Amino acid sequence: MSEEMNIFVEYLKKKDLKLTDQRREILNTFLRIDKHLSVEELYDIAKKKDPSIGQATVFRTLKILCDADIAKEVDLGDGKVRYEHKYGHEHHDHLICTKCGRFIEVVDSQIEKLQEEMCKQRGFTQKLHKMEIFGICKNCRKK
Amino acid sequence: MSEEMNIFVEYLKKKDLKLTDQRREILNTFLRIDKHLSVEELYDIAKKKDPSIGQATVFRTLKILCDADIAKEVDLGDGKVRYEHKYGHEHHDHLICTKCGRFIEVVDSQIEKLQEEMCKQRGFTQKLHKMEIFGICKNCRKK
DNA sequence: CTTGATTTTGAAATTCAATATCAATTATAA
DNA sequence: TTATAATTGATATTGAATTTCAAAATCAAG
Repeated sequence: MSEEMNIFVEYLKKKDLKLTDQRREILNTFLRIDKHLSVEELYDIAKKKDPSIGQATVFRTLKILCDADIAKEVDLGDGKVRYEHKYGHEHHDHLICTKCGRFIEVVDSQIEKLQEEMCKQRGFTQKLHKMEIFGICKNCRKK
Repeated sequence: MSEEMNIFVEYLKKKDLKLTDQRREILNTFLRIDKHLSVEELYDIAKKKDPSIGQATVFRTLKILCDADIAKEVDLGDGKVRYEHKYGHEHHDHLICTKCGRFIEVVDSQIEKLQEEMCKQRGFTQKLHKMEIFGICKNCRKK
């Protein structure tokens, strides 16, 4: 059993929620596919394994996974919320290839430091930040 | 007549679009209110000056203003697209107060440089980036 | 001016993701 | 095994964004 599944089971117990076949299957699908999937995309994949799973349950389960810090919402303003793996992934920002859709996770401690400074100078208390750089990735550039 | 209005008139001419009372009023309202308004908010304000203006026209006109580089979409993932003034505003990022909703425009040339470097190192061609820092602003902190 | 081709308009309909509803089903602890 | 409380999926609903369409307005050419 994966570490994430353990966390999920614990989380459900703590919140008096039940571990169902659907929730188990949705988490497994989420873990198996290492992409930033939308609810619909994840639903389409999970449905193949267990056709009885409904979209609403995928929505609801992803919300729970976010609460349990296993998943994280990523919104790029393209009208669909996507979800990424959070467990085992520290804070990071994204380079996003607009050609192939690939997400590259990046962190730059210097940038993070400058962000802190910038906020301090303005008396602004930082809670969280998002940084996304859009462009063309190495692979797509070659072609 | 404002500089923006000149640009708008020129843009419309170039694209064989017509200058109408509604478009004029929507641009003036947009310029007058220096906030990041959603379509609906802008619609509500413009409607007071000219009750005949419809939501669809506000939507459509804001799209044109973006094409003409007078306005710029800002999407914070709260389910509503907002628009900010673009003409006369260089590229900038945002500090956003989650208490009062205030937007503080910031640029840090060091951060911009580090972003460029980071992309270069990974063979990534940057097209554009978005950086948003969420937290509590100076004013709200005092209270 | 007037005309007439073309664009624009606002109300209403539609789309689409996200969310809520609800009766039937299921998990789980006693 | 049973009682209770949560969960489910189909369906309905919401709300922003977009499209449709007949009526109205623009504007260049006469």
